[in-house]
Amino acid sequence: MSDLTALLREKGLRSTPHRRAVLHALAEHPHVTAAEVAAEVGRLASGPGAVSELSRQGLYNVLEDLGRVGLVRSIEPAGSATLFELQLGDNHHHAICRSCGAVLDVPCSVGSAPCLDMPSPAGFVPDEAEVVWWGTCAECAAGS
Amino acid sequence: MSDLTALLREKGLRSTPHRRAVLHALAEHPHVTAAEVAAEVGRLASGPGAVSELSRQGLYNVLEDLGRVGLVRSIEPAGSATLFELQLGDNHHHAICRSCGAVLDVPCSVGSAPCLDMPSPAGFVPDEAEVVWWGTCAECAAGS
DNA sequence: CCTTAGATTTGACACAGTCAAACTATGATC
DNA sequence: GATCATAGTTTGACTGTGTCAAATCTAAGG
Repeated sequence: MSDLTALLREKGLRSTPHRRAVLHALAEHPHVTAAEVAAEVGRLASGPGAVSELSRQGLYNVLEDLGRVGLVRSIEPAGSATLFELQLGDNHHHAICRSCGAVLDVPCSVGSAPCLDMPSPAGFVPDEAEVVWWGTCAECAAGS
Repeated sequence: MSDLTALLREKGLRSTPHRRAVLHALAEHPHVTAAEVAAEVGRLASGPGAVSELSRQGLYNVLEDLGRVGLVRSIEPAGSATLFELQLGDNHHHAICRSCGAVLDVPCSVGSAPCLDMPSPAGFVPDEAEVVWWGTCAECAAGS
């Protein structure tokens, strides 16, 4: 039984070729759109893994299932489609380049959510603080 | 010349009934979608202000123009359409209720962007730190 | 008043995601 | 190993949100 199969069953999900392919694709390409995951799964279809293509609905179901059990996380940066990445147990934020769209992980120094104290408004109970830094990545800063 | 007219011309934009109506609508209803702005502008059409309805494209143009000159700000919370609000010169963040979707303003204690220091990744130059607190608002916490 | 750059409308279109219902495969049980 | 119920997947239509391009209209300076 492969590692991925064990991981899935541990979370109460059946191990299917498509789920394993999606996890594999996200391990190699973090911060990708659903369409890009589909393309990657499609490429795996040609390889030795022998995965048939996954329908659009099937892809969204897989991503939602994996998200529900905590294996996958999604972010929705302004101006782009939802991006998916593996949830590796750490709490991290993101930095996004306004020029090329690159998404970088930024480790959270605090560790557990909500990592940022919230001033006012009284009565609101935060369970997560989501932080996105917008700016220019090293490559784009050098190239300009 | 009304205040809104003065404000628009100060920013280099012509003062049109639709632009004034959009500013007026956002002043009364912060954090609304484009569709809600359109509905509100439509309501003003019946009142004494005598504004004709605004086409969808026209609305997006107005919102973009107002955004470009700094009168309007938009946020795109995960799971909802773009929300618009007046840009009042302050730097604030948002708290969003997972239960009812309410959006609350959270004043930024630092004031000027980027208000949050960024640990690593070296080379990335941030110009803005966007923070969203997710949780439960006072009403929903009380009602549960 | 006239003019014209700037503002708005119109209608077609694209993308990202959702819904419902039919169909298929996993893996527990015999 | 074969059977079967349930979990997973496909199909196809559909919706919401936003964009493009080209024609038309209007605010406001001269």
